Amino acid sequence: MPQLDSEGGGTGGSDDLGAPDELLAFQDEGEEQDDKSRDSAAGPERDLAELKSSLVNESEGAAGGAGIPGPAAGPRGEAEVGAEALGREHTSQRLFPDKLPESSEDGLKAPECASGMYKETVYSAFNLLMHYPPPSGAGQHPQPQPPLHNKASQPPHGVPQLSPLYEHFSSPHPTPAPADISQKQGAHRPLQTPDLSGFYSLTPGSMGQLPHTVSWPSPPLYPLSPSCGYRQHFPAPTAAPGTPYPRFTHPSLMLGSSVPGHPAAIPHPAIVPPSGKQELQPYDRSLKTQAESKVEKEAKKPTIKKPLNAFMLYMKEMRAKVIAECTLKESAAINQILGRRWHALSREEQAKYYELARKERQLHMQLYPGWSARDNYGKKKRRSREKHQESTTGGKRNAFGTYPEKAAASAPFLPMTVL
DNA sequence: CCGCCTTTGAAGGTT
DNA sequence: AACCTTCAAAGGCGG
Repeated sequence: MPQLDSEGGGTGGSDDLGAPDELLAFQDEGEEQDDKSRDSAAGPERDLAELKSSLVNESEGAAGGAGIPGPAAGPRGEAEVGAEALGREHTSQRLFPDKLPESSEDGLKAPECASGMYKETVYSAFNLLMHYPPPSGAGQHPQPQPPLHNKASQPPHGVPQLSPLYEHFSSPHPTPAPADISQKQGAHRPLQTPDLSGFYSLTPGSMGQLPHTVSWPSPPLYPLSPSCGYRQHFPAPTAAPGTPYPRFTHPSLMLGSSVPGHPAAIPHPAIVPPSGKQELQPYDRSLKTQAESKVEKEAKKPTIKKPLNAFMLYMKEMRAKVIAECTLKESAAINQILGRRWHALSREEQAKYYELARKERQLHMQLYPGWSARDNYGKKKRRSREKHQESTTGGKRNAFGTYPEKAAASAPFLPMTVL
């Protein structure tokens, strides 16, 4: 079982929150490296203009059948294609979606966009983690067990820098220490993971809807934006690398939303109203029948969102950078880039996000003990099952989490014999 | 205005 | 156990 080095935060033991799937990504390391070396070899010559161009072509030339075709789409090496044809496609797809359709790959490859962007922040994310106070039951919290990568050959990374991730957490206002919070909350469910990310988005309309029964400390008065989570408005820290970060507190611990009459109450960002719209005034509701009210009430229950997984945390942190560097706006394209970069991360780099995600889940569990992912099933309208099954014949993600059929559909340049 | 796209991971459900 | 489905974020886009 792959384990993080001791740097993993000093936690050990079994991790009931651990994600077995996390191991997947690291497993075929050899192939990954192989792919990566090929990838990087082909990368440098592509510039941002190409990427943009390819993206433009994507929208313009969707009729062409290529997912994200572009001028950069070049012929694949026969060896590479052959290897995939020999049965590596699953692994390649799972680990390297970029190895899929050339069209989509090249359209988004843009290594120059990806060049060394992520590394700095990952380290800061890790530093951030290391700054977490150790859980009271340290022995019960195992080291993160992210997938293993043999990234020994990876180039050394630069000096850790402060990252947006840090900005997410840092606060110019001192907040109660987690211990204090735990005390205020009541002893029945002490929070053991106080300083977590809280990458959840904050919806303006969600103010004051926290269904917690615990009482929260008075929240600091952070600047709020209707469109952005307050974390994004924190000034960037100025501490030099290596300098202990100021203590920050998980937003969920600064909520105060359950404190009646607290004007500045900030709910846990994972909680959003069902539609993000204002609730009806009480007198409005009184006009409705009881049955209607009941249904409505049910529907109006604030939605507790799923905790973000490692990749989501990574995306949330890196999205802005990708947008800035690539001047892209379409999330679909950005996500493809981020997916590629995610696979390009070293084991250690990914481990930091896995650890963050683990803590997120842990905190989420503590905040919403009865919550289940099932609770949100159906709340988000999904594409029709029909359509889904259409793509299923090829449309479903395979065991490796990819959509082989889509890949094939968007790879017009691949000879049928290869497909 | 709503759903799709696109990514990976987690979790719950089904076979 | 293996596989399948849904949701989490995000913002442009199309119907």
